[in-house]
Amino acid sequence: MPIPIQKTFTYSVTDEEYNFLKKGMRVAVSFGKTKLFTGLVFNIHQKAPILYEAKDIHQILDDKPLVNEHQLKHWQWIANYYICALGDVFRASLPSAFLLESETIVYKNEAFINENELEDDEFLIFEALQHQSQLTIHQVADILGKKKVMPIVNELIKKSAIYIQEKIYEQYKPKLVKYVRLHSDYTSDDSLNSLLEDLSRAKKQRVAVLTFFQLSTSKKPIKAKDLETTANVSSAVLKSLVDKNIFEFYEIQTDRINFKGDTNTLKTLNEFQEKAYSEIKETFTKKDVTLLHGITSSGKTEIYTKLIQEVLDDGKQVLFLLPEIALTTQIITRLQFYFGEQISVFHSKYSMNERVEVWNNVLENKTKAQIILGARSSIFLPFSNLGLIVVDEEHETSYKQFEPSPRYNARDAAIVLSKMHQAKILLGSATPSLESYFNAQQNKYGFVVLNRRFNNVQLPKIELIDVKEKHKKKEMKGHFSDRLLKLIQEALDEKEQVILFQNRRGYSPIVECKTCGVAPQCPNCDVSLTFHKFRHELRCHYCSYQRAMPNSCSACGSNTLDTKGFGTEQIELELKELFPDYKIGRMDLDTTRGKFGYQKIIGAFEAREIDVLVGTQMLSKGLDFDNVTLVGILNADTMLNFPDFRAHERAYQMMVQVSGRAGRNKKQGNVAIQTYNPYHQILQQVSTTNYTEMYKEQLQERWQFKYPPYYRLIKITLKHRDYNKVDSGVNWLFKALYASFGEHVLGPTAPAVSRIRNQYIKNIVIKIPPKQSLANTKNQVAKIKNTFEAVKDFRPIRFIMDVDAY
DNA sequence: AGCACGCCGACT
DNA sequence: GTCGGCGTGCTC
Ligand SMILES: [Zn+2]
Ligand SMILES: [Zn+2]
Repeated sequence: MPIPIQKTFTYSVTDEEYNFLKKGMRVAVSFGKTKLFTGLVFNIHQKAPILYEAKDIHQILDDKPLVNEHQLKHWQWIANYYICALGDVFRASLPSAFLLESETIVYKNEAFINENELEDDEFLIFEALQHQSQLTIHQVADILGKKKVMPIVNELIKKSAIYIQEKIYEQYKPKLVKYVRLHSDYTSDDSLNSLLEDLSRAKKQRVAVLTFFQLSTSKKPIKAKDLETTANVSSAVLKSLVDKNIFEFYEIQTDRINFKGDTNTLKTLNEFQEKAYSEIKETFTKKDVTLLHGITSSGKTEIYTKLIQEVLDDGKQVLFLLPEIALTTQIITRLQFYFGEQISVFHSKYSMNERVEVWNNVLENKTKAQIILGARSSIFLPFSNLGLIVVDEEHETSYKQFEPSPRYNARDAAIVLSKMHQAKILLGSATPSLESYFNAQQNKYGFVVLNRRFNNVQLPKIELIDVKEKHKKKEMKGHFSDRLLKLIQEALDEKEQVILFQNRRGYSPIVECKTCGVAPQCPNCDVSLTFHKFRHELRCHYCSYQRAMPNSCSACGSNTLDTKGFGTEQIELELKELFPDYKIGRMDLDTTRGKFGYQKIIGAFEAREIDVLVGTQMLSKGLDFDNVTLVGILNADTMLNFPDFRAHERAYQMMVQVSGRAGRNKKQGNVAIQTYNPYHQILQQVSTTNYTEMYKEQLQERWQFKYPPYYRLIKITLKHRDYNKVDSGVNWLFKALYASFGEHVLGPTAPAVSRIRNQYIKNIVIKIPPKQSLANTKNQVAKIKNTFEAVKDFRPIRFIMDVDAY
């Protein structure tokens, strides 16, 4: 069942159903008192339960399995590894349209006449049913303006005034395209001639018929829409031709997303790519997982495409994973250029219907689903025959899902998936995660390096600018040092483009009182509200709270409320003053609103309509701009001082990735990093792009402070509306865990946002030493969890476990 | 998770 | 007195 319960549920089936059903088919079953749910057949057996009587199933929903055995195995691994219910994985895997749920519908009993038997509320419902043939329970609640309506509904049923039924609605709507063909009466030539004569007076209709014949020469089915536009007639004209039995309409089910265009042969690899390629092939003979460490702009994608082509030629499917934000039109187009319609994209932005179609195409192993280019959740698609998985930007933290359960890491789950298919998996990155690099060094993974940029473009020159010094010498203008301004001017003089990065942290647009410094807070969460300029209101990021922008400060009453814009907005303003003759663009949550907002800015920048683009990290993912020669990082320090054991690793990755945007063409690019701390080891390592040094140093620290990749982490989060409850709960839990794991338990701590949606939050982290068994540790934690939940006071506290919580 | 059931405080 | 809030237990 698609619910967070550990057990499976047993239903009884008839002989006929028994013979028909297969694992992985969906069945509608009654679950609980009334509800119909979508369950998935997990096992078919003949051991009738003794302690209870199994219910019959309601209906079989599929005629062949929707989920295959590889997936069922994979789900079990995820549920077991990430400590969640199989139902959680089930729910996360399937597009929601596949998970039908019933709704209770109320109907009037036509034979009922004793209206005067009814109480006021009962009569209200009965009367509503005179006007509307059916009501949902929700509608009933609305009519009565009450929350508890079931007693009243039940009373009405007892009096035989109404009856109820559980209805399931199909959510997936196939897209049907209307086509036109000639009615069967008119297939002979004679009839056709007389037809045109008949239409001599109906001019438009005649045109429509003639156009139809013209279009028919291509022997392809003719869409009604196409006929209308080509013949320049309205749909009414076609309709009347159908009414006259001259044409007839028919419908064909079509996919919502289809590729149209040509494909091209693969580019030949340069000698360095070729070398890396053959090394990967070589490692694949010994290892199933290989890490490709290829510097930015080294042409990793071409290597991937060559590997993909080979797997396709072998008749196998390919999964190409990318972080959500890197799944841009640019990369999609680039792959479609080679593989055309063999690629399907899978995205969280896809509609439910689109996802269903991709799912079905993968399930049926259709031509158009040979390569799946997808984000995190595409690991759940029903692959039957995977030959290769590519995980690009392997280091990206967005591969980890945090909320809701299952809290899986798609890269790691993909490695397991590849094992199940006996497929190969390639992890690629210019800045590998420490854990993957470590695995490669330990010889667990194959390892291939590509350290030459494509077209032999040099790595950019990276310069650290000491902002403290600049301030002292009064060489700062707002956020800019004179040196950075000079570099910008030089680039602009050469008609080149510039990207400037501003870290997002601490720069969301909030409102603050100038008199007392108080910022309006969310009433449900422990955060300041953010200001949304376009609607002039205040909103909370964590819950859906919103309110109009107040006129005066709620704390001191003065009307000195000041709106602080995005950090990027401030930078943009400064730039407009400093470079009035150039076009300045800005990319942040504010300007990328709307469906095409993002694409519009990127498009304008690509078309060189924008000279300087200011943005957050979102700019650095999955985009190539060939005219950018300067990249500036305005404040490197915020990243370095972040309290997280991975802060330094991430800062390195982010800065190197961002630097990679500079000088993708012939000319060597420049990167300028402004910092208060130019001697920070990470900045030094960034400035020389010295990954190995960063790796060694960070690894040393991880060992010293007992962090991954040496130690594993399990994070436990407790949530409850009552602060004291969480607090005493978390202290109890800490003591219990400490008794088992001693100093390897950290906490308890409150997260940066310690209350969300009126739920107080506390964390505890358990570190698992290299030699300690993960399975045993999980069992011990599970035991402690059981004891915890046996305490009456703690039972209502939400207990969340997150394995590899980083 | 969702839902029914039952207990308890707070309003007409 | 009713209504809604919330803890409790259960789902084949
Ligand atoms: Zn909030
Ligand atoms: Zn104030």
